[in-house]
Amino acid sequence: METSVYAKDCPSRQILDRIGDTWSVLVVVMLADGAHRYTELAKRIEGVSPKMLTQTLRGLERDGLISRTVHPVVPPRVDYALTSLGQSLYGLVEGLEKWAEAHIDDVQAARVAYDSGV
Amino acid sequence: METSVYAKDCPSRQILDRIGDTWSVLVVVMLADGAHRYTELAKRIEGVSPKMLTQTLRGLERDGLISRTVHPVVPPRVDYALTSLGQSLYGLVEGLEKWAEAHIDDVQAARVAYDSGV
DNA sequence: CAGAATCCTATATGATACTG
DNA sequence: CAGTATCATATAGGATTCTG
Repeated sequence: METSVYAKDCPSRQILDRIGDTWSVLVVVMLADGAHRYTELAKRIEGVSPKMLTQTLRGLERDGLISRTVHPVVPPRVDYALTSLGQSLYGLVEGLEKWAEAHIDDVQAARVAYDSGV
Repeated sequence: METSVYAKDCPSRQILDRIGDTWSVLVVVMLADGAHRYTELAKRIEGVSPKMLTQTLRGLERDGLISRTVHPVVPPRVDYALTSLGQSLYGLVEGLEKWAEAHIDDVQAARVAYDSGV
């Protein structure tokens, strides 16, 4: 075990796992511009099932990345928003997007070359 | 589809998927300090099966992130190394590690609070 | 040594229907 | 509206064996 990243429970791995989770990142991006309700998220994040959305929101909430505010009204209204920690994570996601946009052409070209060569 | 990140095939998603992949990141980290042979990787990356290691290496190679050099000797010798694109990606991984180390305490505290509150 | 082939299981995810 | 419960499945991943 030379560097910490090899342990399953190291900090990097835990963050990596969350970043690698499709729905988590999408939710964070969605909430970057302000709070949203459950149904708004469900509608705007295409293809997500209620089950996965709830599971994702719970995970993000547990990690302190988003807040969940229940308004005691009928019908129910629940707002989700990024915490300051979540906003900090969003900064990381933005970095990822920048890298992706800057290098996706290289990756795509490499794939074409690889696929034609094999 | 408001932002590109919602598409399955957008640049960010593709990079995210690779970053989120356990073994890919570990291989990149392993190769950050220089080239390594297949068996070295297999030994030092704990718990990886030949199947997953090969699959991971092929994926990284296809994306132009690592190079694969076969030495025509007996017994076979194959070296893997980061390409310049791969080194660039490693920069991103380092950024992730820094964020993780800086904020893991907050995340952990949030988890404890959440678990005790529920 | 480097990896391919095979078999098998666990987990993640999806679809759907229901409820306070 | 904001979920929960249930069922079904796909597929990622692991263990193992074999070979150029």
